[in-house]
Amino acid sequence: MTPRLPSPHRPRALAPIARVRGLDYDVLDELLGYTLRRAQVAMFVAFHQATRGMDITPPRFTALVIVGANPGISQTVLGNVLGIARSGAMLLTKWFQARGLIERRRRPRDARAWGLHLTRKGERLVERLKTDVLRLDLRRTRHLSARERRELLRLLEKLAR
Amino acid sequence: MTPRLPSPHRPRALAPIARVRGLDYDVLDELLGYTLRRAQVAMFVAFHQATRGMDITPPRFTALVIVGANPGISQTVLGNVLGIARSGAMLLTKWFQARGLIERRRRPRDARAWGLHLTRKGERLVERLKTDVLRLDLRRTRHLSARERRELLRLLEKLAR
DNA sequence: TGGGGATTGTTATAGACGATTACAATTTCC
DNA sequence: GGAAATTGTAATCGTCTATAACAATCCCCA
Repeated sequence: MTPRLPSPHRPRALAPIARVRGLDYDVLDELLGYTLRRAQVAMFVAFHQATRGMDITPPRFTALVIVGANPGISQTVLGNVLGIARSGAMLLTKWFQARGLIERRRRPRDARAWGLHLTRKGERLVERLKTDVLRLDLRRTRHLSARERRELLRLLEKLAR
Repeated sequence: MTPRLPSPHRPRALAPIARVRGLDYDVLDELLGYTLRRAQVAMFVAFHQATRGMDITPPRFTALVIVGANPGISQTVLGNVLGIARSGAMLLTKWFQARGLIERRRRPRDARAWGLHLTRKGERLVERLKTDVLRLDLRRTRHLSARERRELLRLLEKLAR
């Protein structure tokens, strides 16, 4: 294997989108879209640090938590929670199954749908992930007071409705 | 051209991610990530309605606004504002140029970088987009009071920093 | 002042992700 | 009982972004 030459360019760091000083952002500061995007990227960076090396993305984390809290859930409902099509939920489920984190069981009431369940290994992982992600989430928002944090969640929820 | 058969399945509607009733969301309600995502999807839906048929995505909108407010900006800086790599900013710029919305001018000070400028057509488009997007943005957040909206922007900005 | 290192734009390539379409098995509802 | 809807699955496509490599140009300092 030939050793790869070091890149002459610094790789783009996985970092929040910085505000460029001296730049005119015009109407973007009045709109929620751009700020929302920046906040999301910032949270993603924190998330990535919390799950480093575990190959867990936000949708994967969400899926594990949802299946853990709702054993027997179907792929279609999982897709709804994630906001993706059934085919995507299927791929996601297959990914977990291949890693022994989720198992599919036939349901007596409806032979079309699978019932999704965490394996023992999946349970252990999701427990660890929950504490890690919560810790980083809080750390990322440490500049917000408890009341501000609650208020932010409330307003976002109102917006998403 | 053979007419396409109607799909037996309803296409997934471009709609906000609904909360599934009776489902346990566990720790997701305490974390900012999932709610942030849902809010962003909701805003994207509004954005899509505002720009229907114009083939404008959020990053494209941001790019047009930024170039309009900062004539002569380079592709690299534009990429930083959008949080994408230089190669992506280049593709984006090329897309606009092909449609006669942005033009690149050589800069006397630095012959490496282009200076980006809106064309007359680009200026007209961005003016129209700004009013349309602002209107939909306000309409999407009509359940928030003016103070709540300001507070949300402030908190998001604090988070993204 | 000359040259090495950094920056900018560009191209090519690859990977991640999700949508769409189509199909089979099954269930639901007149 | 049979049409219509639902569920999972597979194949395919398009979009977006990163990475890597290269040429042209600029910067800086030895």
